[in-house]
Amino acid sequence: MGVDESGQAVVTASRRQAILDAALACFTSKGFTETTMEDIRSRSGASTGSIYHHFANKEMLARALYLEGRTSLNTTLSRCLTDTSLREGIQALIYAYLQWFLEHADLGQYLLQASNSEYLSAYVTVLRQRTRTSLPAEHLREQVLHWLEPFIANGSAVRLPESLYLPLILGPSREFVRIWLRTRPLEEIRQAREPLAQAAWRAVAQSVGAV
Amino acid sequence: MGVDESGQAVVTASRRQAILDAALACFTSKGFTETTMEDIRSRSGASTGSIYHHFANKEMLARALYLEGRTSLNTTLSRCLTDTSLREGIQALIYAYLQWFLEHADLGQYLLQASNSEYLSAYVTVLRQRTRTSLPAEHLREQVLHWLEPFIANGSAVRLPESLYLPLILGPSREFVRIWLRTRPLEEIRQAREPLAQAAWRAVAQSVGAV
Amino acid sequence: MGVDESGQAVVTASRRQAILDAALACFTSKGFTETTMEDIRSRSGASTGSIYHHFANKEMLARALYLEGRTSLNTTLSRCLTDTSLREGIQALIYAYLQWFLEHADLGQYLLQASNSEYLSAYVTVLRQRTRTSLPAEHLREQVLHWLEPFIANGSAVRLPESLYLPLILGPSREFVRIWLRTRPLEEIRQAREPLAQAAWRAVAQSVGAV
Amino acid sequence: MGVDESGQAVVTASRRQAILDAALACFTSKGFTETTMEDIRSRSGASTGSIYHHFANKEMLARALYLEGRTSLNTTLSRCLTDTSLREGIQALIYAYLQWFLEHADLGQYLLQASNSEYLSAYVTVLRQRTRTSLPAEHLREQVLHWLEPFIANGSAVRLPESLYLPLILGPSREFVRIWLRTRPLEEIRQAREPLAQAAWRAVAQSVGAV
DNA sequence: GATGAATGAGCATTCATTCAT
DNA sequence: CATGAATGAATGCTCATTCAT
Repeated sequence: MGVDESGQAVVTASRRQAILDAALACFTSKGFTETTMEDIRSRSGASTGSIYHHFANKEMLARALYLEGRTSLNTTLSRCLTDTSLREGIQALIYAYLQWFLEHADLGQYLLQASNSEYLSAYVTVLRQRTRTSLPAEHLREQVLHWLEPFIANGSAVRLPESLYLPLILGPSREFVRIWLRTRPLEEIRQAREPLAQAAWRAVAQSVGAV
Repeated sequence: MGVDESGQAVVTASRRQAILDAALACFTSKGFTETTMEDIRSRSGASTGSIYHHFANKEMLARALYLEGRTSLNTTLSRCLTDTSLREGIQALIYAYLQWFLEHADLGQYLLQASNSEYLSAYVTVLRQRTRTSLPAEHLREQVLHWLEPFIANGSAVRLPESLYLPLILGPSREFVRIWLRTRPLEEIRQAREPLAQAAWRAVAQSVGAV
Repeated sequence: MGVDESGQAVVTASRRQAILDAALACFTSKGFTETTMEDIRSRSGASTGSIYHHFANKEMLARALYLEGRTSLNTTLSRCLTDTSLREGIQALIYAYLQWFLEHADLGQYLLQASNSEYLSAYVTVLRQRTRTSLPAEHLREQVLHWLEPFIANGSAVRLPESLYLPLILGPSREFVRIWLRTRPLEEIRQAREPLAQAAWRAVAQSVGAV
Repeated sequence: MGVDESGQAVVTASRRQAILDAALACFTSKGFTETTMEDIRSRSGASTGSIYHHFANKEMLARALYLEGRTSLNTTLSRCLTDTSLREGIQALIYAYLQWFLEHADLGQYLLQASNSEYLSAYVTVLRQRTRTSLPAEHLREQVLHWLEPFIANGSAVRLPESLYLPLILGPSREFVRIWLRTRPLEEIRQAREPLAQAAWRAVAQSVGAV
């Protein structure tokens, strides 16, 4: 069982990935605490001992998935914060955000759940201090603020308390995604792009004239 | 223990309420699954049997709290959707939203957690079908859409897919509140009111002129 | 509730009886241990406190029913052991036995269950020593043996180890009743009378001639 | 603990068997409901988790024992229903019945208790439908009736309602065993064989001559 | 790497019983 | 006599984790 002609290493690799996949499916559908190792075991086809061979414990499984997700999403978003206009940058950000959730729906759903949970926060805090560069996931806020600075300085973006920028820009998209993930109707996310991008831009853009 | 000079009614009422209060505190700080009945028991001062005398089981406790919270928040918000201008209505909505979370921080935090959880969704679905009027909590979406209709019709609000209005209007505030609840700095919420209200209005208002 | 024009005494009597009836129904359908006081409470319509006002505890309820049943059945059977022939006496005994179960099916089912259970044995032992006359229920064996003595002496009944008479005479009927009680088809018990009576007689009668 | 010189298989087998043995001892002495998993745990030497590793829950333990007992007893009895005379066949049956209880007193006592209980009836019904051949335990009635047929046809056995044969033949033995199991005096069961066998034969034999 | 039996602390829940009103 | 809130010990069962093979 699990033996492949290309050798044992492949088997091992797929076994580890099968466990991660099973864990993601379980965490997404039932939540971290409600998922039992037995759930993961039966879904992945691995044995109890095998799971613990690859991951120290249940929380480490959750962390591996969380890290994978945050890094993926954040890397995607970071690439948008380039040297363009405010409007184009924000539009790119929103489009990328929605697109990422479209392509990583399960992982995305897990992230939204996990970000509210306590069970990862200690870990995240530790990671923050340990390695500023190796965890880009946690610095979206700083990156966005840094990218916005010139626009605020030159008056094309409004100056607000720092804690407001991310909610104003990504809040509606996040809220939309949260609802969308429940049923995931394909068309809807395409229709939402433009309005969400425009609203995000308006939310931080310096209004000019008669608005 | 639990005896009051005003007599039995108070004792009874306070016992049940003490359990609810303890449950809220526990759920908020540890989450539903992580909270044990023993946590609630010791915090409330009630006996195990007494808790089960008042609530069928742990989930019913969570439901009672959820219902209380949703009803309270929604009733508050519903009152804002009156016969005013679009701008004033949305501003009132955002102000009321933030104010409610300021005044019901624990309950609010619980609601935000619970709305992501699976463990209440079946219940909420049941309630939706059973009683459309007695559970205003679930109809905020419809109420807002209904209130917006005339403004969309007369061109002062933009026409968008229905699933976008609530994320656009309340998404930033919700996101802001989610972060704010972690530390709850008093001043911050006051500074956020105006920008959040303005962004909400801009997100749905028909842009006029040069914006 | 429970108030009657003829006064409180009647209410009291019926309340007590309602509890007994409910307990019998519950014990019969679920067994003693599986029956909860809550089962009895809801079925009887009494309050928790009221049940404990009439009966010291759950076991006392079971005892009251057991005593009632054993006394009733045994009194009925005792009346058959009169000054007749062996054959007529045994026939009367079997007929009475079957008739009693026909008329007291629930109580009978409870008795058959209870006689196997440990939870009444200590009580029964105590009663045996305390009051030989007031508990005729427990002396069927002795009564039958005493009634048989003359027949054994005069050779019309076989001499056997004492422990065999009751199984031989009532065993088949008891076994039949045990099965019959599950479905209680009315006709069947009538067809069974004569064969069971005859078998009981043959089992203890001195065989004469070529059998 | 549980380690044996012959290695793992024995350990595994004995662990499961130790649990079954402990459960039998507990069920026999205290009854199913009164027996706690802790009783079984401490008596078997297994851990809580180990018991649940081998048996899904308490009821499954009871079922396993019940099935084991019924199958053993019934297999034993089935072998007696061979091609002999009515008298010899019935005598063999009774002797085998008593002998089986002599050799499996605890299991036998458990069976007599369990056959009255509700908690196994649903299971037995299911088994009846699922597998007619693999559960000989449940077909004693049919097997005996089938074996009797020729004797009824040729007039050496009486024709009676089908529900009467088993009570008439085995009822006295069952009743005797029920009482005997309480104290289990060795001699008594030997003295009872012949009278019980004779009574069983008489109960169904066509009386000839002057009886 | 893989397997699965074994572990045992911990948990939600039950239920007979008490008692103040 | 009646009521029902309150009590808390006891119980069946779960589940993350360990470890011998």
